[in-house]
Amino acid sequence: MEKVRTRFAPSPTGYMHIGNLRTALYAYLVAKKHKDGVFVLRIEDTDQGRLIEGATDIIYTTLKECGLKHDEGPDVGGEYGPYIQSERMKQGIYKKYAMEMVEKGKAHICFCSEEDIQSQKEVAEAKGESFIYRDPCKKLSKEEIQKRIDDGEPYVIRQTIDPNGTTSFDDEVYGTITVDNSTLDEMILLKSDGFPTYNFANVIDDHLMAITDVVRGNEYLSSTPKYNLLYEAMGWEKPRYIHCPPVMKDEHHKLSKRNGDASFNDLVAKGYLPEAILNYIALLGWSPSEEREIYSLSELCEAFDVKRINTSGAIFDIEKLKWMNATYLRNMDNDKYIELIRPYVNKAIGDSYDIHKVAHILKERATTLNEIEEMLDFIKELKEFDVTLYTNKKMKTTPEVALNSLKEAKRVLGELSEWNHDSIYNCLMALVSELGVKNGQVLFPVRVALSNKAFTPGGAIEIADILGKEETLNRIAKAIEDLSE
RNA sequence: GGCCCGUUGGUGAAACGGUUAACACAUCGCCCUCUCAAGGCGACAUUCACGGGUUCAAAUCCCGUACGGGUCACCA
Repeated sequence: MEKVRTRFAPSPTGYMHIGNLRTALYAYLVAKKHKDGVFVLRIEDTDQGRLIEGATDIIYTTLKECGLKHDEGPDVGGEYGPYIQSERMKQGIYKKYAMEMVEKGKAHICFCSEEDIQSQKEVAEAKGESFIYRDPCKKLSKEEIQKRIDDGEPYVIRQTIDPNGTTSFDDEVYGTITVDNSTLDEMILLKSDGFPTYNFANVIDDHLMAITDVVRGNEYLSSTPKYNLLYEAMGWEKPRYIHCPPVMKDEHHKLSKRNGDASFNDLVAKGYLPEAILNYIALLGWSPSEEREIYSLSELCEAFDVKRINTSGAIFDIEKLKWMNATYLRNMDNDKYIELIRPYVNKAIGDSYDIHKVAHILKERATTLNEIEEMLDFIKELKEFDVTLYTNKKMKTTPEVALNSLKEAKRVLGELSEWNHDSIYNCLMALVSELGVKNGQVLFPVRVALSNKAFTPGGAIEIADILGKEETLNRIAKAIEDLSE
């Protein structure tokens, strides 16, 4: 069987958004499902006006962070280079093929101005008619064309389509799609600045780079017949098409970088793990055949199947991503987890506390890395006293009960010589049975006294252990004082 | 407007003519429990946009309607 080659072909115009990244992921998976599959990165910078400085670097770093390693690309080379379209243009690749198309009668030189066509279109639309541009330049004689070119008149090269007949193609996801050639408009292949359009460059490069499977968003579904006409004109073999449904922000809108929604970088900045993000978006528009949701990238390669890609758009649900991120965090190897949270912990409380103990109370609870700072804030500095916190119906505690428990706790803890989780536990549980009350009657007030928060990661014993004996006793004393007033 | 595509619970979705319409997130209960989480258990679509048809049998096949999205750029 032929070697599968896919490509991710972004245009460097800004951040990488989630829909884009998912397309990259699917392209990667299609290739890497096969042991010798090749994933290519090609930069489509044919729109010189929209280029954004540094955008290419964002593409490199995003792919790298996600583990979507490309086998060929501008930065890693490969035998089908160059991999940047502006560089390919300098080699005259597109012009050459465009002229070949003209010679074959499948394209023609066009001198029409953009404004002219636009105004004709507006007139047609005002009349409620559908607009298919009928290019008068098709009738120009060779001599006249040559003369106008020699005169320096700007021109484009436009695809020539015979309006008779139909064109159809098989999409791996959407099935067979057939359209009437009369509905196809003759797209520009080469712009007046000499750059190819996406439409043209894409076809040329996919062929030249021996791409076997074209993975892209379904917004290209309706132009694919035109691309196939190009392949046919050149006598090239067509690739398999894998069009993906869109990733939506809500029922009506695609996810977009505008409005600041969900770009990969944003999510990482908000404390989401690249692995979790990737795993989650794999499930937006695709579902595995088994009942499972957590997949590493290599497991995805194995499980992925183009036939199970959906045809309808999927709404991006941050709640589910949160859940997935939390489960990645929880399932993480302890040492790795500690290294991951260390900067966040240090930022919140410095590095003077035992990070293993802190990690322990955090691991089951934090859903994103960014929550850590707020979760730990009480450790560094005791929050403001609030008497209402001591009243808890379920624990059957009141400020009075709490005051008594805290006095007793202060006494027994003060006598503790060894200060660790077990000793604190034994000490307080002994007090509980001595007083003949439920655990919560003692432990709940102590936890509140140590934090002045309604909710904390970890319980009284764990917090006391982290804070150390002196600080624990000081906080309890402070609480007794506050409660006494 | 023409053409193309889509439509299963709040969300992601399974099902490939015959199931009580999976599963996961969210939500809501209960249990566990020193709070919150985590974990355990349970509830949550008499129904698959709607209307016809085919069939002994339809969420699944066909046709139509509605609604939604895409496309019709010298943007990709």
